[in-house]
Amino acid sequence: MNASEIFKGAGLSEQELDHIRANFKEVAYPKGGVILDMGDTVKYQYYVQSGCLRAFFIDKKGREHTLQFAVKDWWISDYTAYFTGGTAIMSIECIQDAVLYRTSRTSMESLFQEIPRLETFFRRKLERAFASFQKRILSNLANSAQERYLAFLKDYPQVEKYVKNYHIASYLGVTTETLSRVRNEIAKSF
Amino acid sequence: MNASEIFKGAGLSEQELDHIRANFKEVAYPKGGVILDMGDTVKYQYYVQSGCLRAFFIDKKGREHTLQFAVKDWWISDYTAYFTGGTAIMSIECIQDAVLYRTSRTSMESLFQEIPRLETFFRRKLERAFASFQKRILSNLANSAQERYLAFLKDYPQVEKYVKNYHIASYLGVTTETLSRVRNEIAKSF
DNA sequence: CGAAAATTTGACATGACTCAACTGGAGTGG
DNA sequence: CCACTCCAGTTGAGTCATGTCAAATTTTCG
Repeated sequence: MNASEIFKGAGLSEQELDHIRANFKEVAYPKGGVILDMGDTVKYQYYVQSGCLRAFFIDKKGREHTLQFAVKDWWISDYTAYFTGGTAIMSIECIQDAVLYRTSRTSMESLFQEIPRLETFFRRKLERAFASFQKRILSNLANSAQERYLAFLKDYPQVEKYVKNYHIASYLGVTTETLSRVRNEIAKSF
Repeated sequence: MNASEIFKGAGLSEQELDHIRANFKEVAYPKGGVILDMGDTVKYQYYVQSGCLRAFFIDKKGREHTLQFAVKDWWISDYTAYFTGGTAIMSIECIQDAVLYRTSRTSMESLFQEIPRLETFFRRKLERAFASFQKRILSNLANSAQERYLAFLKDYPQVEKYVKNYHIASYLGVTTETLSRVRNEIAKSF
């Protein structure tokens, strides 16, 4: 595991990186593999070294809603459960074969106490993630399905390569049929 | 300003609280007052001592979308701009006369370096806020207008007291007419 | 009280959903 | 190399939830 890559910019010493490294474990999953299932206790969060995953929620009508995708250098978990200690309301699956580095909440909390710069590094990551989720809420409230789809393509070109249209539809909050029609409209307008 | 109340549970000494206190400024705004306007540079975040505020976004069709309400003991800002250093895409206004304690990004960053426990305290706050925004995205994707309204009443009874229905509508992502019909339906079902 | 603001109601329009059928690959195995 | 199947995506027809616009009603507050 290449910790100096993961924590690039955090200003950590080699010794600190070694200590951090000891708290991560490399795990590999095949395409279709399930990292986390609804109802599970959520001990870990995952850094994506390679591959593509998605976190999704299944509602009472059986519809899937994708909360997040993750590709190289992203972090993923059911953070509601991970942070608060509850059980997962989401599942996480691999869309492509994946290599992940996982770490537990308790490991991270001790590391934060020992290495304040690591806590700063993660706080900043969390701030950016928080801001991007706020933007997504506003985008969902303000924009049409077509606008949201175009914004998705623009913001996440690395993700678009790996995922099926029905995954994108469930992220945007529309059905596959609607997304298909949206794509048709866009194609016609050229 | 009562810092021991704001940072209750952070495990800070009196001396630390005094130091923190020096980085906050009490400000009062009347009902209708604008704390922050779209386009402004966002230097501050605000702790709500009393009153009620809302952060909202105006889209290109002129419709308002409420991202967040804030009542006593909540924090508010345009966090996307506050964290990333850009200009505000939102405005924040007082729904009720408000007393706020404001602090700047730069103050907080130095305080975090001086008092790691303060950074831990804010990181945990941010984690909870992050989790609740994730839940809101899922709720918007999975639930009907009526379900979202009922969930709002249940989750934020303190907010509901202060705000107009059209504020709630703009938070839920429906028109005032739709919210009115939803309320009518709910009333009929009793 | 009276004006302005907020909410409700009605009639109609529309974007997105549902369900069902169909199309077009991408494998797989004979 | 073809027939078969599976899966993703598309298309069509009808329905439904919510939006739009206009008007009526109720509430708020100076």
